[in-house]
Amino acid sequence: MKPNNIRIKDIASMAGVSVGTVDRVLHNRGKVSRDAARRIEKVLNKINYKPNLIAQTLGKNKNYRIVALIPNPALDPYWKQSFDGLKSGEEQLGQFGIHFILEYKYYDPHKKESFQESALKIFHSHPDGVLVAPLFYYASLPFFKKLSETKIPFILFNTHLVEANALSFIGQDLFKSGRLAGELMNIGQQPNSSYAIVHVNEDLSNSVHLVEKEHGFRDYFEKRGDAQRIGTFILNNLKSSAFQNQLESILQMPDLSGVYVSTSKVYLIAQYLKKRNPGVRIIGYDLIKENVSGLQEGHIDFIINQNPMRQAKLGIQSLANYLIFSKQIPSTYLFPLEVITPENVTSYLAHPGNLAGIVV
Amino acid sequence: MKPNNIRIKDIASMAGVSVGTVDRVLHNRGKVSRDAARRIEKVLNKINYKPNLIAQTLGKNKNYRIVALIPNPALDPYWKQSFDGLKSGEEQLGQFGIHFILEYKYYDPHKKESFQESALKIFHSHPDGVLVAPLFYYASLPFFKKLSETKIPFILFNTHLVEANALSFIGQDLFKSGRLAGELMNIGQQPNSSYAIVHVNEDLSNSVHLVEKEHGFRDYFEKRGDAQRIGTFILNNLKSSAFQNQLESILQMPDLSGVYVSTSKVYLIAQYLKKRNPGVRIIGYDLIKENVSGLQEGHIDFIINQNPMRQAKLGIQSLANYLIFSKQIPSTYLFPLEVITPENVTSYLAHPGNLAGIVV
DNA sequence: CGCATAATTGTGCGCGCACACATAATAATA
DNA sequence: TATTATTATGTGTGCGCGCACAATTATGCG
Repeated sequence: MKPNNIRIKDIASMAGVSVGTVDRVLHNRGKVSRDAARRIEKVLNKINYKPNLIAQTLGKNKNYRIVALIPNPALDPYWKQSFDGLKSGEEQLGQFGIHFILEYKYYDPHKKESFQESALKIFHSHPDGVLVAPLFYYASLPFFKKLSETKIPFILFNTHLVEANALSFIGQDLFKSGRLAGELMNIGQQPNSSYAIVHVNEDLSNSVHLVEKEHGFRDYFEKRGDAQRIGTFILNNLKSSAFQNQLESILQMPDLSGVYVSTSKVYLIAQYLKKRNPGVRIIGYDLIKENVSGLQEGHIDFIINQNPMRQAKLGIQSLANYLIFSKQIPSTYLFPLEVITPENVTSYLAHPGNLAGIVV
Repeated sequence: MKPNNIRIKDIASMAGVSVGTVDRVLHNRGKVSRDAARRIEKVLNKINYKPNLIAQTLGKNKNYRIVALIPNPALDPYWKQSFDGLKSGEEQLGQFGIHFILEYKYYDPHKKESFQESALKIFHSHPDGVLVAPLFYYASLPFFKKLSETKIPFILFNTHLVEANALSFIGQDLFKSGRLAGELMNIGQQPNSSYAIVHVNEDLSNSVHLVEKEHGFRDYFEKRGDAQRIGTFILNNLKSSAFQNQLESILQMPDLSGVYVSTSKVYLIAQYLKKRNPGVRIIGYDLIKENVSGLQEGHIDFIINQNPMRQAKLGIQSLANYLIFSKQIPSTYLFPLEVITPENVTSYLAHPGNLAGIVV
């Protein structure tokens, strides 16, 4: 009838001790005789006790200070979504009476110095936990080393730095993401097609994550043994007159049948390319407003959604699970590679990433 | 610093009354003087009080008896996933100390009498809430009418019966699902292609949901003005020798370039069709084990995932929100139309539909 | 054996809320 | 005005847990 309303009190009476003693065993705070410990263990093995999470939090009125470090959301709608996810998670925890005080720190995604500067400040403020979306590789490792040494728990999202040794990584497998793009690009195409990989406004040497996508994309075609030609382009100076020339040089590729843009910046070039050559299939990332329009107006064929909002929200939830409920959390949490097309895009908009546990 | 730790106690002191009076106003139980009520309202308008959900549940040790009515999970892996979702939701609530006692009732998806019989039993047992995946239309309306009259709250998932007037519907827009299938079918195909819609082992007159998918699929091509030919096939008697003949008759369609199967039963015919004609694109539904293999082995090109597990879980969560937290819940909750391909299928398996709020 | 000290065990309080119940203030009636 | 009704308001308790502290029992040592 009632599956798990076995309380500490019940365990205590079963073992013939008081609740205090059971409590001491559960949290192994010591100060328990071998005899009592043994009796309690025996009961525990039999009944699979699960503490009432609700009651567990009630008493704690400790304030946890968490700092989130992400690229400035004002500079990029993608990071705005991450920010919204953090906000939403914070709010949800508040509803549960969990005093998670989130502080936000931003950095310029093109300046590693700005990352390092913010990181240092965060470290010196001794937070209870840290949430980071790291874009730089070597520039950020010292920060994570410091956090590890000070035993400040931190979770990474969006970009995986294996060496960082984080509590958890939340994001996608970017190599597979590239392969998926390859597959979507290949559907129903002629065997002699050629494709362009485009990185918009990025310094590749700093952006491991984009390189991984590119490898995945190329891997897909290599493994199939087809002999498609694939070219890589790096676009910069978006405002300059040279920008259009760069686009034209892409279109110059013989038998060009598709363009794969490695970030959410796909909207910047989709319309132009599609107008100049309607047969070119365009694939990019993320459901930011501009790309939604791109899909609906036919400039973009596929979007692979990274769901930054839910990534961020899960990040803060995980931190709460770890700090407050002392739950074990998975070392990596890989999100599904969501394929968005003109026909299913609205179904993703109606359903924001913020579903949730009990509340919503 | 601390955003919402305004407690009832605080409101009371602000309004110069006792907590009891505030409580009476919050739950409008009456027995409050106009004067006190006015003062309290004034405070409430100013401070945006949000009750601590944790504390709210703690005291309640009422047991809610919920009955779920779904097709027999032993007969179909799809419904097994729904069942698992219910289980998972039940467990999660248990963790929070919420005494949701879930009872399961099953019916044979091909016999409306079995649905009606179970439904009647449920009604007479006077549960506190009901969760239903209704496959039949007219056969089930009387049940929902009765529930409405007795004010027993019920939530539908999987199939939408608008007239049922449920508390909430959780599922997908099936017409759009059909359109999405059309789009996936159409990518990179020749203009003179023809397609087959296949309903496996279903009585169409009883299955509104499949008809909707078919309409959506046809609508996609009609709206584009292309002149593809589309044929509808209904397959029965899976075990008979006639079955193969039925498949052959599909393959006879001139210029056949794709087969759209309206349910998870796609795995039953994918391999045969693909072997006989590798150029035929196969699209079906749901990530059951057989279809995952189908994708990975190349017999199936696309799966549209309905995520029955998460639908079911959200169903029971919603019921809890409504009954326990007296939250308003949306009248329809439409799930995204997830596109699964051979390349992204593993990313969906690694990430079971059971993410969650705080815990898990 | 008596007393100090350590080791173990038990008890009490508070977290924020809902609800039952006790008390106080007001109105109605004799 | 005294005495009930009636209405309004305040107080107390428990939900399950964690933690501080009190009480008890065992051990050491002169």
